[in-house]
Amino acid sequence: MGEKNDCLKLENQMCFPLYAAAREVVKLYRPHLDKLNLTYTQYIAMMVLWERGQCSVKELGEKLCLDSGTLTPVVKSLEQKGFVRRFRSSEDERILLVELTDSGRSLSDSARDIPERVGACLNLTPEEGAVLHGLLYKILGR
Amino acid sequence: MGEKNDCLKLENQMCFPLYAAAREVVKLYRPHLDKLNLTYTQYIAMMVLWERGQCSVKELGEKLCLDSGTLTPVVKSLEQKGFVRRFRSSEDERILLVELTDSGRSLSDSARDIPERVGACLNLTPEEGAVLHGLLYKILGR
DNA sequence: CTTAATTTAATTGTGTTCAATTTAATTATA
DNA sequence: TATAATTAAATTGAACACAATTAAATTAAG
Repeated sequence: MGEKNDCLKLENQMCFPLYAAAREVVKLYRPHLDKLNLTYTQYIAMMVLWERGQCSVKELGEKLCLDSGTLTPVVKSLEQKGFVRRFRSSEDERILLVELTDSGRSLSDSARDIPERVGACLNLTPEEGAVLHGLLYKILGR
Repeated sequence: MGEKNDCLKLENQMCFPLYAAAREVVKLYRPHLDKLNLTYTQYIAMMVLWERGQCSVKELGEKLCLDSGTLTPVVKSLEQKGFVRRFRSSEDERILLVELTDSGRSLSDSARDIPERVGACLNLTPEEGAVLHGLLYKILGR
């Protein structure tokens, strides 16, 4: 039979379901984020800021596993929308600090119920969710 | 305490580790795929073709959870590289069929060891891999 | 102190990803 | 049969994602 190529079948790979499921879950967020005038990437950047209030682009990149090529336009767009301020650190002018505005901070009120709403569409039990969460963080080495 | 916002912490979300891990795993493929002159998206399209030999853009999209906006340039690029031929079905001119060339078919020889090499970098036991695989397919509803 | 190395963002170019629209072909309906 | 509805790809425009390069600021080394 052709089982010499079974290793190349889509359903036997890890990459395919991982990548497809990730895009699927991001799509579940979209209608909720539209109401906040945020894209998904802007949303996860805001989550870091809701937790910290302020951080540098470098720290944002470390938290989100994204580089400045991605983050520079994301942060500029958040500034355009009035959710953050951008300014250079006075101690080290290389560092760009990103800080929540009042508008950006209060946006978390409208975001608070999104994870639960999305989670309910996921068809995973809480136990399955916890297992998946753990395995993903193991892949991320965190 | 601030636990009213715990639900908005990055590490308590499903979306973040899922999306980040997916990109991380795609990055693991890149050096191997560079040798085949394939991007990741081109690679998963080729996997469908290695299995079927020929299929329509629509079928490719259903298998990969991608639409024609993504696949049209991917398939054109594969044609440029000489790995596939594109032609309209004679029975239904709406349908674009994509077919492996000899060059595209023989590329699978060089691809066969990639999944194992990438898997070895993943730091998951076979059991963990199987569990993850099952949970991801559950999210995908397949 | 001066030069070299490093660090931080920004920029550039390629390749997705997706929503929305368009075009052409086919099928269903009046 | 004409017309309407549907289907399959392609196109368009916006937003990532990332490698590679650049520019400016800081730090380290001679």
